[in-house]
Amino acid sequence: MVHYQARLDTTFAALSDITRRGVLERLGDSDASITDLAQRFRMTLTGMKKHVSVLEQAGLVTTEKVGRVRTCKLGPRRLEEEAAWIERHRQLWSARFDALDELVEHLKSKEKADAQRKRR
Amino acid sequence: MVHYQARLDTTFAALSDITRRGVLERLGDSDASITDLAQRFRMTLTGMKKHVSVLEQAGLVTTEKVGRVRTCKLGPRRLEEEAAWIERHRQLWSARFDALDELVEHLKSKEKADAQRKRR
DNA sequence: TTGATAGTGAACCATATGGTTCACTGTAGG
DNA sequence: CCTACAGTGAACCATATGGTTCACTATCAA
Repeated sequence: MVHYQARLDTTFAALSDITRRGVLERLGDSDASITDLAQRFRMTLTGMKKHVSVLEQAGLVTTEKVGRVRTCKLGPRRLEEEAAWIERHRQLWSARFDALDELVEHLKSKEKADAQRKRR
Repeated sequence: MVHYQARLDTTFAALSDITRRGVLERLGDSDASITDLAQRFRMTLTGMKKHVSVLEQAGLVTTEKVGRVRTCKLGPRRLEEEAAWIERHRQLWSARFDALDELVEHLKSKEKADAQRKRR
């Protein structure tokens, strides 16, 4: 819990790259080697290795090397905290929006009252 | 829809900074000027202005300058697409997990059957 | 008019990011 | 043993990021 904010930092940063999001989607389908991923995303082995490392650091992927090949699979983290943060933001947003709505309603009815007063 | 991926890029990047997440939370409470935010997060006006620009670029904040002061408020975007992406990932993750579960169950029952066969 | 206040933009700085090439290690297969 | 293959790490490069200072503009208030 202590590292909650740092964790959000690294996870959101990990998700901010289209290639890494693609890798996650690919691994949602089946496990894959670095070579598989590098080919799929038209990138050098070294480049893909870096992306995988970032995802691994964020806990979104785990890897295991047997023989020559390192197999990557979805990691232990399920983006719970990220989903929670976003959900909370949506709540706050709605609350603000509702408050604005109320204000508009209030102004409308006030306007109407003013108009009626003027009419008399 | 065309810019869906680019949008995810910029939004997740915007969310990957603790100061910017803080600003969003702060604005969920009430609107604020650049000066307010800069003080709250112990930063120069220029520095805070940059963060606000990033958030504005991502559609998470809107600003309006009247007189000297620029007022910032929560923007039109509610992280719908980000929430959807994350939710989808969680689904895929669960599907993979369930598949693994089934495999384990399968192996377990096979093992049991083998044991019984051996016992005879 | 004059001074303080709010923000802006350019320039600068250190560090991070996303990618490459190249040289290397370790393993697999004949 | 020999060759090919999978990955790794260091070095390098261009660009982006997160922050600052400084000089400037525009506005508010006395």
